[in-house]
Amino acid sequence: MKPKSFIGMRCSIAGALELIGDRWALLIIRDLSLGLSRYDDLRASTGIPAATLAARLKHLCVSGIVERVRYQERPARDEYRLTPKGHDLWKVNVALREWGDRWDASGFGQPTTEMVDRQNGRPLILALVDAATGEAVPRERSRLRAGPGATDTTRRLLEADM
Amino acid sequence: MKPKSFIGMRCSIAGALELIGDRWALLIIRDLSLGLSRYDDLRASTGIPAATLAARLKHLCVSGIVERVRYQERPARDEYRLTPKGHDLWKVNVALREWGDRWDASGFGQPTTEMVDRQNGRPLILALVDAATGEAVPRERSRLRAGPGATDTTRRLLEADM
DNA sequence: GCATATAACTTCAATTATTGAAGTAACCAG
DNA sequence: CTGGTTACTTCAATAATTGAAGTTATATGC
Repeated sequence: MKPKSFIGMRCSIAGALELIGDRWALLIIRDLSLGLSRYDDLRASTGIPAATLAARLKHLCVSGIVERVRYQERPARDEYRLTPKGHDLWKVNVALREWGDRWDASGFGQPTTEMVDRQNGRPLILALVDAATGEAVPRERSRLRAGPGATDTTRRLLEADM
Repeated sequence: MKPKSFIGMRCSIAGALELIGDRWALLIIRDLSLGLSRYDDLRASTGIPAATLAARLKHLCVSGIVERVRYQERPARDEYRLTPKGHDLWKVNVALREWGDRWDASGFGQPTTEMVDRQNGRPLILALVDAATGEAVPRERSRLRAGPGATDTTRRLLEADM
């Protein structure tokens, strides 16, 4: 039967996962943000089957994460680029990479990439900061609070761990 | 045919996605980190079909993200908890939530939750910081650099955007 | 004693999705 | 006119997901 949709769940994580699509999608997005843009390059880099790649790219276009750009006429050829919405997913990939490196998810033992400061080469990681001031806040000092669109169920769950 | 495995790709993102499993897994992890732990609660909260939930939980246990804990004998009943490895995925979910809220992925218009500082109630977001000092660094000042385990292909790609 | 309830699943057949292999379309180069 | 490039599509086989219903072991109410 048809895979269930998350839509209607009133959850931004569920919505995000729905827009992204599946496990291949974040790899496609990873490659696009690394500078790849052509169908065949994406295929070679990810190893994704041709039919699946075509389907994923279509989905990502509909979701507004990727756009198709004609880069030559005769013969007509299109490439794929991240939209601003797609670029904005970078934190998801950084978080996945950090976690994957920390727990050796690739099984290879050594990280293949690392994020560093352009100016001094020092390693960078994701952390919670005050949205206004940019000051770092340790995770223990953070709390998830019900927002304007919270359901009663969500509200009850969040109150439990105040 | 059998869905392709990412293993062997030498990429921590691919590895992480493989360990996590699929789109349901992050919702399960979201609920576990919110305090749910019982099979039926997870089912009710996510709407995931029973058979699929059982399969996902098994996979997450094998991946070391979730553990099964007996909480009563007679009748024997187990609940599910995040391991430290599982808890450590929090940044992925925070990043997904931020993105989902920013682009209204749920289609609801209003965020259901928000991360705030316990001490002053101010909103928190994920940002890049110096791993050693905790000082925030703007994204434009960051660079992805080849790590010790990088393949030649990766190295070439990264050099292109120096 | 017996029906009902609870919790955590399992089983099943039907339906979709994914896959690898092969093929297509539109051109260009020699 | 043969071969190469790029971006796919088509196909049949296989695998995964689904909703509905059933299972197991026990407790609870009457």
